[in-house]
Amino acid sequence: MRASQLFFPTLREIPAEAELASHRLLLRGGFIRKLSAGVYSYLPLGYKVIKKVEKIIREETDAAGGQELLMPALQPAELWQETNRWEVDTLFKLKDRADRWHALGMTHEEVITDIVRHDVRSYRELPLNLYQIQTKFRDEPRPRGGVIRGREFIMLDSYTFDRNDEELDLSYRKMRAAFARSFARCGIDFLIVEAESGAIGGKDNQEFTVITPAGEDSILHCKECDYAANAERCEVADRGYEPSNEPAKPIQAVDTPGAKTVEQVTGFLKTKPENLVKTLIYVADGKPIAALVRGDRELNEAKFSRNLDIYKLEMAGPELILELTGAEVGFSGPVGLKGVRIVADYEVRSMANFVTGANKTDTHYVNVNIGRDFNVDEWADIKVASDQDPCPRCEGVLQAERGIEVGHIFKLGTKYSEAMGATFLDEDGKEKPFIMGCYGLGVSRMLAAVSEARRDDDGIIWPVSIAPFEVVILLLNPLDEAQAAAAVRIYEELQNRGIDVLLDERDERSGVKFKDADLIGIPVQVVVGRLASEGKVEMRLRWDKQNKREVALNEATDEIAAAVQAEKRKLLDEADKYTV
RNA sequence: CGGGGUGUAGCGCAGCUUGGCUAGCGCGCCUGCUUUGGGAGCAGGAGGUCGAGAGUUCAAAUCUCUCCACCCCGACCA
Repeated sequence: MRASQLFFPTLREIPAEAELASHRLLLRGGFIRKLSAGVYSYLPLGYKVIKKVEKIIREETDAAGGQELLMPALQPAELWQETNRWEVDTLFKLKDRADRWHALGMTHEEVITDIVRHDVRSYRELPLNLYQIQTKFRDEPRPRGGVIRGREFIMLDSYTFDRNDEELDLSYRKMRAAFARSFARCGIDFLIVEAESGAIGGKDNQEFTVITPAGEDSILHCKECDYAANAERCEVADRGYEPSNEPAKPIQAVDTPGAKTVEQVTGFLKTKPENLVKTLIYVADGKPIAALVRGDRELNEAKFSRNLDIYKLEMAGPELILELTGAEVGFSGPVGLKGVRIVADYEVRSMANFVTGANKTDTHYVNVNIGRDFNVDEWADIKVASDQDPCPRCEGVLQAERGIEVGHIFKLGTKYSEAMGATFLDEDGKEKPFIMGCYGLGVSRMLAAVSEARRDDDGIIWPVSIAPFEVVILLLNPLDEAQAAAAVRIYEELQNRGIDVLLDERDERSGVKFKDADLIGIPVQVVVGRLASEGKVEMRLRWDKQNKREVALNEATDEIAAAVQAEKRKLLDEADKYTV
């Protein structure tokens, strides 16, 4: 491709709407343009990257036994009603001319299960892995970061159907390896973390997360044993939380007028949130329950429910809190609390002389102590994990990091097959529901994740595998005949070798060409300038621009091709670390 | 949905507090000449419903009200 013919509107100035570096660079480099909040066009450069990512994930998913198909984005409401997901609030809904409701597909468990329940009857047809790469629609409450979280985005979604849990486990491990290999080939470091399954449901699930401060997910990672989990899921060991040996001071009620939040109370009492115990009143399966966590911690409702076998958990309303505690919201505490089961986070055990609500409006207790002032019915892991918490798998300590979720894989089990009556006839002659798995990879989000992870002050640094071009030739002075001839010669030779090359022969000053090449992040740069008259060109790599090499024109094509191959090889070697 | 912020030329911004003459600046864009190793110089030029609507006023980008869009934080997140 010749740059003079290529539509790549680069911007000199930073668009005001973009906060994240990746978002700014994608806009400035002419990769994407916004249509409305969370809805983006992929311009030629951006779409080239997407197509290269798609090629990689197709190859890897095919290698894992996947077969590509394409399902409709427009789906009848009845299908979603079968699995009780019609009410999911991020589902885009619309009516047709006959007043019938439809959804725009946010994910395709329903459609794929519908196909399979009609057309797969026997265990002999299993295992089955069907996938597609398609545009998804989700009415996100808050789109953000450009293509990081859009309302319309491109995703690979794969679905596996197996006879039993062992077979599902194999399908799952194959897809996990396929995803890991895909991300490695796209040149990014990632962590595989334990996660919550959300509305997709199912049992085991893991996320692929690119660690970067700009990420929207909070991740806890143990450096000792490689345990990694999303904060929404992460467990905390009951270790190091010994009862305090600090002498107990006399409990005392103090007036805290109007102080309801932790900040207000601790500010008023001139103490710190670490010195307060929050008492959160819930209704668990119809019974009141109090959850105690340290003032600067958050309750993790998912863990709370799971670890206490709660099926339905709801926060208590103001009336119920008044009835149970005798006080307004904000003044609940464990001391003297009757008829409410008290569950405390492990961490609370090591606290002494702390602050709690006094179950009396505008009053708190100070110097509260466990055992003397109240008793805990049960200790449990119920807080949102945070930095420096004890690792649940080893003796290590968890570290907090931020990450962008680029893939999420689930063992669904029979959640959808049972709800939709999707069964097969097994070897033993019995009708059984399919054991399903599903695997999602955010294709358009990869633009953001890779450019966030691989960049410098000048622009993006694409890996050669998904760069919009593998090589850019900077023809500095197109009017100089020796330069022009040399550039065109290398351009044509590289094209003949199947290398994706951009020839920048625009009538622009050299500075413009250098800036643009850096901004759009082509990995191999070939500078054709004054040295052309001596039969030489200059070669350098985007991430190591100072390190230029002069190459004889006759050898240039070989050298450049070798550099491209070497970079590709590195990425494949990285991918080969992952196996089933 | 709660909190904060922003809407003025393709992009980045000033002007608004204290209403007033033809709405400015930089970049980009068009034409010509010169220039060509890190976002060129000179000269000329095009480009605006000041987010929308209503109101106050002799007069509104500027004051008031309503609405809309977008961004950030939170909630949420398949």
